[in-house]
Amino acid sequence: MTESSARPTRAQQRRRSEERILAEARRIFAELGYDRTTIRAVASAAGVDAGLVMHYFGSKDLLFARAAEVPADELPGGTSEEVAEALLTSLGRRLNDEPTASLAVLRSMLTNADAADRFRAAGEPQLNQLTEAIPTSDANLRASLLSAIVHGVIAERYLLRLTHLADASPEQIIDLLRPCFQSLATPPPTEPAGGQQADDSPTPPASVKPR
Amino acid sequence: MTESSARPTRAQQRRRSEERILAEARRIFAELGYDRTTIRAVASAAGVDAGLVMHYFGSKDLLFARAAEVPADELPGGTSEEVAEALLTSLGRRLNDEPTASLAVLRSMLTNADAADRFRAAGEPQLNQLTEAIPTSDANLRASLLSAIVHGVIAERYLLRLTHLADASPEQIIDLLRPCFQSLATPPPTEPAGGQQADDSPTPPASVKPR
DNA sequence: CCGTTCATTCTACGGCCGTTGACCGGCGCC
DNA sequence: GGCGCCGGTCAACGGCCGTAGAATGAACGG
Repeated sequence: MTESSARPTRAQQRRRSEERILAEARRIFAELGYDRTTIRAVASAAGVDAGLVMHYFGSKDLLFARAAEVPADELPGGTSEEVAEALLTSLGRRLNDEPTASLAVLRSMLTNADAADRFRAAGEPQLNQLTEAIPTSDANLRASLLSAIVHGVIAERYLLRLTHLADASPEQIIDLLRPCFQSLATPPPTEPAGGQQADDSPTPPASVKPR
Repeated sequence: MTESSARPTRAQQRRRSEERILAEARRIFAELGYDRTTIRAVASAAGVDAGLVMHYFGSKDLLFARAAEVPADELPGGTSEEVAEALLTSLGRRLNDEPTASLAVLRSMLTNADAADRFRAAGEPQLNQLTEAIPTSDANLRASLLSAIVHGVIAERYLLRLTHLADASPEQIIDLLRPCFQSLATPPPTEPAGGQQADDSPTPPASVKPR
């Protein structure tokens, strides 16, 4: 017990190496994406040999799977307004502490099928809870749009680092998005509910007259 | 009879081959992204040898540059409401006819620096015009959020093919996003924030030169 | 009709990558 | 204290990729 710092046991040593490899893998996958990340690079960043990475994780795909494990954070249920606010809060959290594992998934999802599946799976519970909370018949489209907004913002802030998005404070972003989220999560304010289908009114809202 | 169909001139032949290569390159780049697209695959899809692709385009990077050339479609100026509506219309167009070249850029932007630059450059004029039309001091953050929403929706619809987004009609998506766009493009409705546009007449001539 | 150009193909090189299997040396159990 | 397990390294293989350059044969200009 007290010797832990003096002489690490073999199991400890192994766990440490695995953790170091995983941490570097997450970092590099998030930075370069799946394809451009090489096992050799991960190994060298972790200070070990590439063979060891193979030995511990089996393959590059499995390494990615382990590195990209991300706990799907669930949304509490409630009214559509509450769920929209919860989604905003969740976004705020992700804008504050930048979870590397989910960035690795995001960075890789466009070029790696496994990452794409992982991305879908990670977003699914949120999507379902959003859908359930939204009282219109097009609830899943609305929920999908909310999800798309969240991911678009995160991607452009952290992966593409568009300056105005990267510089802004999370609070500022959230405050600006709140009306968006409310308008998507709740049916038009004039009318509380009802089987409003996708509107079939033939009149296009061609000219929006600003009062 | 006419020699046009019987025997194509050498220049014609070359132009045809180049076009075929470019078309296949766009398609495959859009489908697989930069890294996973190989010159050999493009060549074989176009029915030519890989060396020919090199000969005509110089390198994989240059081929990508040519395949990813996308005309930046400009937004007309106007009030913030009008510009928001124009952005919606532009989104609708992109949701309708799925321009392969810009999908190639989108698919590759997270793993290829050149594609990322190209993406930034393609979005910049829109971003500027949005920013100019929005009368608040956080205009460029608002404009960036609008841009992020557009790209998030396109990416999840065409690249990740999330079912609810892929199945929805462009009109449906646009109608749901309209309130979002308006709330981002215009300052909070309760307070005009230092007098919005002292002159009630919008910039009289639809000036072709914004500056 | 001949020499040249040029579209196109073929072959090959060098490099990087994922993955493998042999090998080594110290920890840990009996 | 000896021996086996195991963390860890090393060298190598096969494959794919971008790219270069020579070779070929048909179109073209004079």
